Amino acid sequence: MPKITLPDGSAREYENPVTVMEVAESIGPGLAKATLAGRVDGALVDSSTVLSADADVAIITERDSDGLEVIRHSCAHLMAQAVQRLFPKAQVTIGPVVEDGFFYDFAFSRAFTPEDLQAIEKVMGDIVKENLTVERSIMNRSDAVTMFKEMGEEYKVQIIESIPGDEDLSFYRQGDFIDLCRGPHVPSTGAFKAFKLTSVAGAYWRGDASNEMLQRIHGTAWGSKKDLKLFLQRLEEAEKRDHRKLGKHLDLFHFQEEAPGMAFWHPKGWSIYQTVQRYMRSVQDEHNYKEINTPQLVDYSLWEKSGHASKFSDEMFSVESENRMYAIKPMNCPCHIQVFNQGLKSYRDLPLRLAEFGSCHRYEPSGSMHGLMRVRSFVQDDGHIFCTEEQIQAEVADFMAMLFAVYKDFGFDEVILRLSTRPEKRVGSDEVWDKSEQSLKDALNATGLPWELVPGEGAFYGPKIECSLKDCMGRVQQCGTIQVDFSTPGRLGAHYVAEDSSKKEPVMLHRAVLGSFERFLGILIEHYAGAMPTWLAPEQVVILNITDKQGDYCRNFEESLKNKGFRVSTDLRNEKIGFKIREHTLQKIPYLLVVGDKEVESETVAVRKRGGEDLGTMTFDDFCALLSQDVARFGRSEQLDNS
RNA sequence: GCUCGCAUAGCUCAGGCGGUAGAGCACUUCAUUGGUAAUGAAGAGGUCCCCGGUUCAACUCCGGGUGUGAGCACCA
Repeated sequence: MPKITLPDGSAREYENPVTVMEVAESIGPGLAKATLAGRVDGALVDSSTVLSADADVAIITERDSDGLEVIRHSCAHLMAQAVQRLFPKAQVTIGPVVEDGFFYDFAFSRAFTPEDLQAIEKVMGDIVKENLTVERSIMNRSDAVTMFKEMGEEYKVQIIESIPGDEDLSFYRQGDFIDLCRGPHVPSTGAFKAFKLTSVAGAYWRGDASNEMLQRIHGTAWGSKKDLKLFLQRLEEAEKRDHRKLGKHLDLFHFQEEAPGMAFWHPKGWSIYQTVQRYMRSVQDEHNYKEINTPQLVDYSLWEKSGHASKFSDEMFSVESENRMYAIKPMNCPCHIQVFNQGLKSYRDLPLRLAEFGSCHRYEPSGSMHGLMRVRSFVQDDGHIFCTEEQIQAEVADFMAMLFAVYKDFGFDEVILRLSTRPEKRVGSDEVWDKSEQSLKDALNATGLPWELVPGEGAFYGPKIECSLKDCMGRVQQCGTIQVDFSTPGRLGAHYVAEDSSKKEPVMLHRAVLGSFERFLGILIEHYAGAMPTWLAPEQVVILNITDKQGDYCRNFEESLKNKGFRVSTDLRNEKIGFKIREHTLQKIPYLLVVGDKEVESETVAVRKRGGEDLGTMTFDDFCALLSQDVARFGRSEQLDNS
């Protein structure tokens, strides 16, 4: 006589053990039809699960995020079944759920083509129509291994052999297809309403580059056709915002074959870059950083001492000159320690905050480069804080406060914090790592914000906090970081005289707010879809004349705005006003000023905002006030309009 | 670095079972002096990514390279 308690608190009693599906049926046929799975006492289960004791039960449908996961996971099975119907020799491997969809990796003699994807999608549709029941079963390991061996599924055998423990395994069968899986799954293949295969590409077996490459097919699945459509529109929107496309269209930068992974910045792109840099300089000044500059080429021995050469020599550019080997600096920290080492430092000098817009070069693997997001030549907003152990937490706190304020000014309100701890390959004793990790945990807790622990992802010299922001498409972008380093200063001979006149090694905090200017600009371009807020816009105002008669007036107006420090230009071409408006709108200029005889007469300009909003006519002073106000609010979202 | 795809005018892209190419926009010139997202006409513009091979003939087919895209791997 199980008593089933539903999420709304109501309870139902049943004479005999019931399945989750039967509970749904007893509530209503509509719900039963929509049932994908159930949640019993907190655990996600199949709708066929039998309930013989009292339980808290929730019926999972496509409206639950769990329901969507079930759909996607089951859709991966659906796809695998379709692939094996079309290509019986393809072996299945793994097929997990990922953000917005799923994938499944297959071992096959050739790569799948886009035509194959279409065919697979069609067969998937057939299987949905067949509405095959999805059945769970349990099998012991040796039977499972025997079965997969008979089926020629060598990868599944490997997977089973690598699962620890010796308990029985669960399997899901739909028609002639069976897969090892924890589940839960949809009740039948008729449950799918909206799915699409999106791409195919290679992927290493078990994510290991020394293994063979499998064929990974990505797909997406949703609870309704409408959701699928919205998702596809989101993909389209992201494509429109692609910084590589906008960089060309807005004439911001380019790449060319002779310098792979190194941007050529054009006047407009460089203007944005410089505005961001000036801004960061002023913020760092406020936080008492001292800006420095260090050499591009440094003798290889320094990188050997710092420990970078042994780990990254393959990714460093090097230059031989006068029988000496130099590395083009891949990072700035060893150079900053050289600056610290000049002159005897006292504990009174700490914390010493050194900052550099440091140009770095790294030989990134060819396949990893991606527009401005991953380049071989970049400039970090780098900084190193030399301090005592006791000062770490306050320094980290100050850094976090600075970072939050900066991100807000750029229009990013949500920051995601993660703590990466000791990796396998590392320098320094466990005691030092314990200390470093604890100080970062303390600093994170002090922010009052949630944070996530990522074991094993720290740098080889110390743990790090990674700060990611969420852009307007909801994409998470890792930018800022602060890393504790108890090792490198000692390796490079840094020390200071402590209060008791003993010689001590300083702790070094590596930190960056933006990460690299290149990447951050890429993120900004995509976040704003190229329509930069006025303070960042390379051209803030363009003045347009109606006829040649207003040319001088426009030029004078331009000159006066330039004298106030604004970035202004005129477009006095012999073109119709509509044509000029269109062109500059496509170039995403924040303000267009139209000048005809009326405006000359009244000594005003007609102000049109980027979004098409007509602000009417204004005098020079009024327009200056408006523009100053707009520039002063940066990109802060609470005041950002949608123009 | 790996798998697969792509590389044609400044840009976005067509095209040809092997006989050296085209559109729109942009550009130049001329006409037009117009009020808030495209005025009209004419003109100019290409080593069809690079190096080999096959062929009477290669932008096209084959091989290699470079760059690039998606994904994987890597990321101090």
